[in-house]
Amino acid sequence: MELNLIQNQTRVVDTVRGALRDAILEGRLAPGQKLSVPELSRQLGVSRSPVREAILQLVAEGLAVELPRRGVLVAEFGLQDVAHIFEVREALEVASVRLGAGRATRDDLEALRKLLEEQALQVKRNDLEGYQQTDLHFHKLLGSLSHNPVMERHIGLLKDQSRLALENSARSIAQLERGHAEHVEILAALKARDGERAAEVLLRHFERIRASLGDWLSGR
Amino acid sequence: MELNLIQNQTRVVDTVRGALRDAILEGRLAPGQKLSVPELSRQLGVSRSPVREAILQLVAEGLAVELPRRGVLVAEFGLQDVAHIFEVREALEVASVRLGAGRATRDDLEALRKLLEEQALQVKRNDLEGYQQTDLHFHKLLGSLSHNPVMERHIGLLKDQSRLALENSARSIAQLERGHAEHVEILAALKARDGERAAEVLLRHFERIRASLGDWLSGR
DNA sequence: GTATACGGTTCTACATGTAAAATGTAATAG
DNA sequence: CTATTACATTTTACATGTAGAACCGTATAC
Repeated sequence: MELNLIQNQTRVVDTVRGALRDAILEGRLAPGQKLSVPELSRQLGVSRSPVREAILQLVAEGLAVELPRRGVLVAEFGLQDVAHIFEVREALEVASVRLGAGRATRDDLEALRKLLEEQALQVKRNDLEGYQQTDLHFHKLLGSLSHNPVMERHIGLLKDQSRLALENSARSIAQLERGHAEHVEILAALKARDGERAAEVLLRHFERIRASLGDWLSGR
Repeated sequence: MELNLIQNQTRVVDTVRGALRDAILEGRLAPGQKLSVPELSRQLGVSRSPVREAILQLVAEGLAVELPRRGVLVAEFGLQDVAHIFEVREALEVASVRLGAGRATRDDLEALRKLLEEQALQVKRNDLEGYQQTDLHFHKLLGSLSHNPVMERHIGLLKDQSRLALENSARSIAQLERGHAEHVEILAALKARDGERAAEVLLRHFERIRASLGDWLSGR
């Protein structure tokens, strides 16, 4: 015999990687925070080996960055990074859909139709949480339309990065931009007792946030 | 102080990864061959830890595949895989060039011009070796035109895979196709003393090989 | 105050140890 | 001959050991 295809003992490294990825995407491990091997090893109750391995895999996935001899940090993304990631996503997803048009099976299309049906309901009842879920799923299906595993892999790598990057940049918009230029403008308007202008600045501010976050809700 | 940006002690794992990658791309480690940690560890004269780590990084780069609890093998690519890889490369490189048209600096364009000049000479003197080098460089420059590091990273990941996949498929074309259908046809023609037909079959055969390998030489 | 030097502590990167799984091999049954 | 089992060997995945680098706090010089 040569092939013993089935075997599925779960490995510690996979569990750890999953746990860390979830923690990063849910923000429980903040961007820029150090991923300390000894500490995580203690917290998770496993030895350092699988923790180190899992962390390096997250680096390969682009969710963390390695500083040789200085440790690994949770990736920090700025607005520029979001733009870059989305340029690549756009290129890949557009290509995937274009190829997929000629390759999609009856089942592929049916799955998409069903998903949109569900999404329509969620829009009606303002179910933001659920909407994001189905939206994620929808994009995942679009990516698999091409029936090209290489395409799916690259799109998949960018998906998690997008999530993280958008949360980061949302924060950086909310904190940096609001914290500076616009706060100053609002204060100036208030000082001048110009309520109309202050309101206008605040509106513009929210519009910018919405413009950036809009992608998070609709584009992914 | 907070940032001590410069520090460059070379790590064993980087050396090992480089050595293994070169060995794979040069065919010294054949597709499907097992990357045995203890054996490579002995051969390279380092302990098992950095070897294991380097191997896992090659998996992340797509140059090797992992079979949990059974080891890691040098990636094997078929014609289908080549097609998939090139679909993604096309999507990314086209997008990169499109974006790059609006972003390329004077220096970017000058570098491309100079490279093409060099390449023209190589074509004239039939310098295949050199041509492949400059061609690789040319595509690399095209990828960097977008000034998008995410784009460059994904294109870079696909570049090595392409090289490996094309060598594999070249072999599979040469061996499988020639080994079967066409060999049979040629033999049949020879048996019939039909030299003209045998020659024609052989020509078609080479044309197919050239069509596939053409990408390797021109498309990269 | 800022900058530099020192010393203890922690961590990274690599080395080594080891239980359990996988693999190879020979003996045996069909 | 092929298939199965039993046993020895090797390997993987995880655990642990450790030298030297990085970090951190304090002290000292400027």
